[in-house]
Amino acid sequence: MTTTGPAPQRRMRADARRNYERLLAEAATVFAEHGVEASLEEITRRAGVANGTLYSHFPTRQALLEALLRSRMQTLSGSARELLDHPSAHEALVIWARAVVAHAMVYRGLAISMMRSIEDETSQLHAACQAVLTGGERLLNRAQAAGTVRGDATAADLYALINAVAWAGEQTSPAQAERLLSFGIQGMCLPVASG
Amino acid sequence: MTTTGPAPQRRMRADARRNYERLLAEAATVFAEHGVEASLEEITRRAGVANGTLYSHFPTRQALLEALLRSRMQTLSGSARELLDHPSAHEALVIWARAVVAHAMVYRGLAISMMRSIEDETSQLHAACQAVLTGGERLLNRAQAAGTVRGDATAADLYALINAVAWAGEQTSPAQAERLLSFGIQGMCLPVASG
DNA sequence: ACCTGAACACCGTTCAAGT
DNA sequence: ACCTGAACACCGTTCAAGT
Repeated sequence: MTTTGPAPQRRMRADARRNYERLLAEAATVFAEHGVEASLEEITRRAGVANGTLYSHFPTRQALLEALLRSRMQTLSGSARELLDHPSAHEALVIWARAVVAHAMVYRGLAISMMRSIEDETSQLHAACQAVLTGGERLLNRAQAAGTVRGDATAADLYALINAVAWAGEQTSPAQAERLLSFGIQGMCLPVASG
Repeated sequence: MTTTGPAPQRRMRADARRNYERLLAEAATVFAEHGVEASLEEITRRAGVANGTLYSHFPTRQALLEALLRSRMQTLSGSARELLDHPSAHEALVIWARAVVAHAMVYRGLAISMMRSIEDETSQLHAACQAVLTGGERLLNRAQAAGTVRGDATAADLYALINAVAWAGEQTSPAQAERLLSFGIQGMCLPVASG
């Protein structure tokens, strides 16, 4: 059992804390502009620090990304729990899936990070992604119990679907993502007994 | 109407032709190992030519990729036409979609190239991707006419679905790709009238 | 007509030296 | 305890000089 890793450290030296915050703020801007594969050097330039300073605070690109996404990903896994109380199991699943798709479209290249990090246990994003996957699993199981979703659909399917849809939307348009998501979820559903 | 671009030029000098072929062969190996974003320098190293030689034959990475994929993508659009004669419109669509997914999984990063090239008219891959999309459109329309696929599904939906599925499969497994494809296509279908 | 390889620009990453 | 910036490695791309 490992802890969740580098949170904004309590008790940093004042200059260190300032650099940490500036790097994070500029990273958000630069990732938003150029995607998660953007130049780290540009981030340090905009933050006005030497390149080594970035590495001392964030040893890898994933660590930086994790710090940027932590809060939002916690919200996603939290809202999965809350949505278990939603009157409609099916609607809850759709609402939540849409939110995760929107999350994975915040930065270009994020969907692929989400996908790699769920497979790679050494990734700094792994725990957060795992929490998202587990949140989806609960909503999926509830919809299966309610009889709307096919019993053979798995949490891995849902996670892959969500990220694939976000990836496609990133290449085309949010509207295309929404269409693919609705097709995908529809395909995971049991046929309705008509008549 | 533009022609389809740089085919292996007739009447090249013997040494030029040899370099062209070697570059193509090594590119296939290196892309297979490291994906379509692999180092071009490594390709020239393995081919035993200077870096400038690569650029003289293939001015861009896309041009190299186009030369590598041309034949296979022609086969895909050709087989779409042939499958119009398949007894089952629905089966034909599924068979073809599976083939395109397999194609887009040949090199890591190929699905994203397929997706970008359909949007970018200046891409050397654009024409080939357009032909694939059109092939899919015909199969889709036939399945719609046969009443198995929803009327509001578009060729763009199908193209995005196929590439998103290939992308997900590339990150996880071919089996995952197959599962997502079947969910996606199922979701594009009309509900069966039961009873 | 084609090839070579140096040159330039840009980047990720490490680390010895500073404060 | 943290920061700096030089150093190294690697790569994409261009182009003058060769054959």
